[in-house]
Amino acid sequence: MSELPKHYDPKAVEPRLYARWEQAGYFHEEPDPARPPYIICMPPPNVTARAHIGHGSTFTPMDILTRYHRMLGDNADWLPGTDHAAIATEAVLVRQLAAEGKSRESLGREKYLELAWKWSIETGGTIETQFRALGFGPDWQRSRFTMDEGLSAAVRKVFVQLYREGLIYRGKRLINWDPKAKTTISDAEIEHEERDATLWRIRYPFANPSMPQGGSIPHHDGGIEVATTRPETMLGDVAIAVHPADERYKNAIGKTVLLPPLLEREIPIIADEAVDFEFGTGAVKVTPAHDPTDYEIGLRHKLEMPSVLDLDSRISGEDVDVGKYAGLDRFDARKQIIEDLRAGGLLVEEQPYRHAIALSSRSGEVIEPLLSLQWFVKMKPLAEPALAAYRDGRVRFVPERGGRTYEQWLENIRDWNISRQVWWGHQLPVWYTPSGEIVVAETEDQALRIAHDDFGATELTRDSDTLDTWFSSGLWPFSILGWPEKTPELEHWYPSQVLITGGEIIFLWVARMVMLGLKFMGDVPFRNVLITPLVFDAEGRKMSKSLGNAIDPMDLVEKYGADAFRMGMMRQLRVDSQEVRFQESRCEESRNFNNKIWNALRYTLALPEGLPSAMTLPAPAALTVPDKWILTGLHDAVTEVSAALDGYDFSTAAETLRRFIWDQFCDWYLEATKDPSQHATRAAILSFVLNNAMRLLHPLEPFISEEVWLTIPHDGQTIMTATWPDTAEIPADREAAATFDALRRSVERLRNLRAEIGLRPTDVLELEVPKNVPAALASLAALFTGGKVSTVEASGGDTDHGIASIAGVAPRDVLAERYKKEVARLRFEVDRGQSKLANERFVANAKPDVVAKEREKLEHYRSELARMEAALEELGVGA
RNA sequence: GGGCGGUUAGCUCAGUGGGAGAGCGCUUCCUUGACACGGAAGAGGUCAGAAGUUCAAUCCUUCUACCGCCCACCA
Repeated sequence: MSELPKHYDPKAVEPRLYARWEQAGYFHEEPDPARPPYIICMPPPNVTARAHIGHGSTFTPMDILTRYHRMLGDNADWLPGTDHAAIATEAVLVRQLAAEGKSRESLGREKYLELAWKWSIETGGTIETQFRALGFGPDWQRSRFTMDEGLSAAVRKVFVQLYREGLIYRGKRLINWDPKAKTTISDAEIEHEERDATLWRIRYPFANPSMPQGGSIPHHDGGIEVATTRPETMLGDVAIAVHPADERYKNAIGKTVLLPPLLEREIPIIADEAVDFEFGTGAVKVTPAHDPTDYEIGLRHKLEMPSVLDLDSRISGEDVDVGKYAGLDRFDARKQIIEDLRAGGLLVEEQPYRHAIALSSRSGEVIEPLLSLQWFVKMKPLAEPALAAYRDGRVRFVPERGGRTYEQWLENIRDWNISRQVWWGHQLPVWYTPSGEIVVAETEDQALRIAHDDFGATELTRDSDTLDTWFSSGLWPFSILGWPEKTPELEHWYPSQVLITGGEIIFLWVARMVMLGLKFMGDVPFRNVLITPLVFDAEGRKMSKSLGNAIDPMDLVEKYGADAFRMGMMRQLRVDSQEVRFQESRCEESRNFNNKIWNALRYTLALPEGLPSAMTLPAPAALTVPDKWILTGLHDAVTEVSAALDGYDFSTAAETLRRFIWDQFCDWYLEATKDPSQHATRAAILSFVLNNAMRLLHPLEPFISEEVWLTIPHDGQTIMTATWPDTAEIPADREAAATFDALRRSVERLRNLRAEIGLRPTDVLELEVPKNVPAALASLAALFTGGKVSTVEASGGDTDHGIASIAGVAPRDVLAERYKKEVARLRFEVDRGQSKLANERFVANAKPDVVAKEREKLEHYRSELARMEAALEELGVGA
């Protein structure tokens, strides 16, 4: 018999096949204008990252689509790479250095960058190794790194051009300071989280207590009260604002108050529409340098904007006198100020308060809004074309709601702060002359020339800041194709067909790629954006290390194999969903599925007649009813799987394959081939169907499909470059298929009956088969039910139930019980149908085919009922 | 505060304007010429609640409840 083991062993297959594929260069493509281009740009994982469950949900679809399109004959390539992940990498490095008692400053920039490069290269291999184990087959020869020379050149070129066009500028703006990562971050990198806090109500005494007249001011008691959650910033207050329409404060506008707790500064009361007079006291303290709303108010009223917090989050007296608080940490200062306010009788009230605070998505630290001189990209001019591209359908989101998120963000876009204070990254191509003029150039030589020509300067200092990581990843779709060089790759493959990513980076990445692609390539970087669901655990919780519920995909590969992990994941990945509650049992089930396939192969290989040497179908006249049935099923499976993949509906593709291979092919067809009536054609049909099924399966389960395909008759060296199954080459015979389906229903009924009447396995069921049923079908019915066949006169046309009926063996009372139940059910159905058809409004209004179907059903139930009643009669029992 | 999803079998989820489905789990039986990572049979659901539209609603509309996601400058 077969030498194949009883159980499929992915460990023995997967690494061997992957190595072969890679060595043979099957993942690599050259641009070929003769074939339709199809590329997918891999979202570059952080160079230091490890594979996580999210890669399973977003990267598997990329691999599937690339493999699918390659088989369709497209010039398909999946372009990989890694991202230098500036802040994340720097955080790790700085921590490591600190553990050794060092710092990046003590090392110096040059040595530090050497270290960063070394570390990136060392750890960078991990995720690529893991991707291989997952069966991902990108074109490794084309792998790029966001810090490599070509991509760095692209970054510099883009920066310089945007600067020259006035789209990049330097300015003092309110920015988001991450005190832990010690860098600014963009608005898109902020997360809001509800937290418990305290709301303090503080009285600001009037500078001249006799001034307010009219007594309409609430809580006045010699001053105006404001509510705040951040008393430490009050040292930087420059005004009190009220709503212009707020009657209570009408008389106070224009007056001044003394700024607590020092009471040495006089600040005005102003009117601004940003104030919500429903909240708190309706009066708000204005600290332009440390709050986004206040900053806007400050701009509108041309207020001073003194900073009172430095980059270490300590109170700073650089801009304004902060008295004894100078140098205190922000939270110590808060405590001290509250204490002093209380002592001075200026603290009116203190209450618990829950509100959303801004956190850094990089470090989790509370964001400190600060006024700082930074570099920005002017977004409006870039956003307009990106919006237009979405609105006229040049870029399409799947599911569509992702597009509304994109649109909403672009409509309300604000300038993008791109300078970072980390060292690991693309250093700004910006230099300053000794007298402070700005020189922007792609290289230092150019900068020097410009400095000399324009400013007569010979010495330059380079800006020490680096660019936001997302600046370089924003260029990814064209920089990896060689831009700014005019490469054949760029020419042929840009733009890509689809971008696949999670919804959390629509702003950070997707929108920016569209903007920059339109700007520098004149076309969108991708036609479709597929937003994949977030993966949660089975209880719906986010997977996280701290919760201990994170599933490592590599563990699942170890347990079930990469194919089973992919299949298990894809079965759950519904295209319209926004989350997946990941169930490991799906992987186990897929492992079982693979074993099923494996054993179908073992069965096929063990056929005594052997397999044909080439994959060919028998002559149409030779095909049996089961042959035609399984070929029809295969025909439909090809249609359905193709449609599902075209629509990014991976779960339907997976489900269709499972049903076809397991429920149809293994459970029915393969069983049928054990009957002598099927022997003549079975070897050819089994090989043919397996061959096609493996090709359909290959994008989802690359390994087992290849292993099986190579073992049976096939054309070519690898399934990877085999052609996608073609329905034109798979004959469908609906009539034969219907006959077999009728046989199946009959068999199921008989089996059910057998179980119900409690037949033992040794008991042989006697089947009565109408004479007009082909002998082959009669013997199949016997095979499937373990029965013995005798023929009777044809009962008249109802093939559905005329194929076989039970005889003799059942105890009379058991059979009667069973028949009675069935009669009752059928009567219910007949009544239901009759009353429905008796309803004139139904017959008049319902669609004709619905009515016709209803009539058919009624007819069917009536004849069934008659049969059952006759059967009961025969037993001598009345219904 | 705004926007968007979800609520169907014990669990995770498909699905359709006209006879409620899958996988897992559960029960019973079965080592029948591939597979016990298997085969056969079966139990289990007022399709969240209410109202409406319709000849007909699990499906369409409105409202309610609960869960979740995204956005947002009520200090």
